[in-house]
Amino acid sequence: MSLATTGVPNLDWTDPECPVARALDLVGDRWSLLVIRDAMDGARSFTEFQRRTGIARNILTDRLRRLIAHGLLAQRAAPSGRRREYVLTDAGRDLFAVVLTLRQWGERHAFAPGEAHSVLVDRHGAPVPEIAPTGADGAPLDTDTTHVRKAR
Amino acid sequence: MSLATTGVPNLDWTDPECPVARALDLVGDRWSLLVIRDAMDGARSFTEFQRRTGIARNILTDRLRRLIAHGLLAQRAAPSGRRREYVLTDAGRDLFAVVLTLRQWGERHAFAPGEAHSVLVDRHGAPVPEIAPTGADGAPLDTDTTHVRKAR
DNA sequence: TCAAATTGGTTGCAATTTGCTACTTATTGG
DNA sequence: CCAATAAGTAGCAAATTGCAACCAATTTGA
Repeated sequence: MSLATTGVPNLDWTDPECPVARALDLVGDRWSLLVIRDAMDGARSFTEFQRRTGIARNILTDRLRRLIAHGLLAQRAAPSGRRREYVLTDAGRDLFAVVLTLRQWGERHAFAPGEAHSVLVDRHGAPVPEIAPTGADGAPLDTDTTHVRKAR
Repeated sequence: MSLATTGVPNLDWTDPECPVARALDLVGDRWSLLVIRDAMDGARSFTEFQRRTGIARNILTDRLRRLIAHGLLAQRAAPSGRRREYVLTDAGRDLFAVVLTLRQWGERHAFAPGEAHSVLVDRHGAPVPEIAPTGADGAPLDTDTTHVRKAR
């Protein structure tokens, strides 16, 4: 894998002109988004990621390197002490909306009614409101009211 | 794989109480979300999914069955003729926000500046605005201003 | 201080998943 | 009726993942 001069990875895209496909080429495997989730939730060390995700250690090694190579994670010196730690880059932090919509979809469709699950809350402890895609005019958008316009 | 009486699949969750992890257990593989993307964009037949995604045929067979088993796709008789077609269920259509945020992240971070890509537009041809997670008070939310509250 | 535990890996091998290339069995369409 | 298309299946090779053991540096605690 190599980086183009633009910072955008230069790999064999599954579907080069589709942003969804490109995003999935970067984080659409079994583990990457869980690593990102845990980084968002404060994980910083190899051991901590391993403990939280349960991922195999050699695969975690690979994923952390991939995420660094793709610019979603970075390694920097830990504030206290000499060891290095993994931190999200701006691009990594920007996956917040993706992880949030996945979470909200999971809450709606992957739990039995009344079944307990963790909740994302803001600084005041209030649950984060559900995201509802809307158009410029404020009307709710969905599959039926939108379509893809091909790149030119 | 079996379905619980609630309609929620009953599998070995990677992390049972995390909605993000559960969502990824359902659609977090290499291909499922691309199949969903194409279904949202009008694909209905096996051949059409195969052509658009480029996925191996045996894997596509498996993914379509998984998505049906998990309640994201359904098969129904095609309006014209005898053949059956694949259509999104409500749960499948509800992945709209997930696919949209993935798309928007991809547009921001997986393309070189100025590089061409497809765009999602509404009925009037206007590009869909970017999603920005906000709290109940309207303040923008991100990784730094939210945290996960464990299930009780 | 010095041994034990922890961190951050690596290595080798087995099991699982994926992809490729046929082959098959309905339907259509002309 | 014949050929093309749709929707898979089957078999096997290649790639990915997981497991368990091993290893070198820190860090910690008695």
